[in-house]
Amino acid sequence: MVVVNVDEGGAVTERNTEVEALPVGVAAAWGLRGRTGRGPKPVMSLERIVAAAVAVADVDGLAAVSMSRVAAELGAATMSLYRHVSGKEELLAHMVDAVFGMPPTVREDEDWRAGLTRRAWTLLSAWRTHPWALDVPIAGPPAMPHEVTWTEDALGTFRDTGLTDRERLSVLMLVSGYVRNQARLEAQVGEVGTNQPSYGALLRRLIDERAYPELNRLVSSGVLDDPDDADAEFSFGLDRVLDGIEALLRKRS
Amino acid sequence: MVVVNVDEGGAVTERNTEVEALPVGVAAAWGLRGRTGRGPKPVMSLERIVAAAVAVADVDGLAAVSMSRVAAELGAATMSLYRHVSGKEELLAHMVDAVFGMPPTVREDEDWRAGLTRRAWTLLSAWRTHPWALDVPIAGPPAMPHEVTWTEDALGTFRDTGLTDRERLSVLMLVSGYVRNQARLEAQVGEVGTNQPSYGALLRRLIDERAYPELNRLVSSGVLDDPDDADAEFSFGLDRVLDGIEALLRKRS
DNA sequence: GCCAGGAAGCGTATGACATACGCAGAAGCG
DNA sequence: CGCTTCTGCGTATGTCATACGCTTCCTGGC
Repeated sequence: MVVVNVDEGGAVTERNTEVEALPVGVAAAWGLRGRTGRGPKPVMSLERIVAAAVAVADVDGLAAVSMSRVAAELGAATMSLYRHVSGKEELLAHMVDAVFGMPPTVREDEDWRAGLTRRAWTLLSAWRTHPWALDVPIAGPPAMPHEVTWTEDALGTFRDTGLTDRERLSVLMLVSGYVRNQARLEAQVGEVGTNQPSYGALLRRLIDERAYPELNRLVSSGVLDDPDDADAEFSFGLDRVLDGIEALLRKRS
Repeated sequence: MVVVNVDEGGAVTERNTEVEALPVGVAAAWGLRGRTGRGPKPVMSLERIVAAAVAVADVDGLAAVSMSRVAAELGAATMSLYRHVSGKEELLAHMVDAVFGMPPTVREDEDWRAGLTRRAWTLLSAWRTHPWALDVPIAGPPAMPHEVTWTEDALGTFRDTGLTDRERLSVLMLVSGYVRNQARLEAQVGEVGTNQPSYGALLRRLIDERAYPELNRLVSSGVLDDPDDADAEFSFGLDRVLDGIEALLRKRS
């Protein structure tokens, strides 16, 4: 969490100001901070910096995203980035919001379940494409523009369901959290060792039948060995979540 | 993901070996790597290092956990840590497993729903006590001893439910993922700016009524202003998840 | 039109960090 | 007892984020 201001040197820095306190990157993302018009025309821009950083992360992972690496990708000097972004933390916040982009268009012919399902799949696709986003440290509540727009649109799918405002938001958080968690599990399993064909093979080396009878059975059944159909897994869990929401809606009508 | 081995100098290093490939920290955690008995009696130990690191993280957050900081807390030299841990990534893996510890004891008088509920609350408590654990980068599939034991015990709660092995695991991942996500949301909201009394106040500054009617209504209702009863929030979502699972069980019986 | 002020790019420098390498001494084994 | 193994740690290196300040470009205001 930083306070956003521009100092005497012109670089974007962090300072304690009564009126400007926002989570890192939020002011810039909402256009509350821009250039005055004076000075040389920038060759650089926040958008270009973010795009370069996302490209690095997509190829080499989050750990490869250093200010100097991003600058090198842009053919610029490291310190020039600081004219457009206050620091690495802000850059990361922009990167995450960038990869999720705008939500899918709202369709009036869909009921809440179909709407949420479609959104969940779109979200999952973004996580899968950019798994490094899972490792970006917590910076604050959802406040970046795309994030907020996803929430706004999704709240709309519950317009006529009888849920309270708080419940609608809670239900949304449940679904999007489920998507994130599935993406995380996929990323974890994707990190299985080079000499382990599967998660099952890994566990087989660690557990014994006496101490871990349930897992032993699971592992012996081969369930963890076959390359899971990640889509089916996702669907299964999503249906559980949506069934639970449906049970609530039934109570409300 | 590292390969675990001990090099000529005696420090724990990473090397490409056919037979020892395990996710970082797993071999050590399962006692597959220990000392031979030769050499001076160690003053240091993996357990002490991990405990010191957890203490630092609990007070100052994950970013404060540097090898030199942990060593300082132990009154030792930074490089001495490397005799017991291959690197920072391994240290982080041990830290996370340490804070979750052993799962609550299994109770035979509980049905699956009660059992899962109790476990969920215990898990949430650990996340709340150690929110830094949320920011530890993905290292591999769940393979650390405590983690595996939590899974084993929880699988037992579904023993006589008619679910397939794969379904049982999926359902477990759903619940534990829900807990993690709630902890994450709490941590995010806890990062609200110093000049924002609430998440609602933050959003109020960013959105306008025309573009964000749903959120505007939510914010105007004051729902996001009052200090949420986090426990009630958690309960609400957990019940949705468990209701969804219950719907599945009904189909299976 | 002029000029002061603001802004962009970036060179230089600093401190923090993770960890490689190797020395000295402690301890076990044959 | 000699040799091997292991522990603690000093020294060193490269990477990283970012503070500070210089030069040049450009605009807004008079």
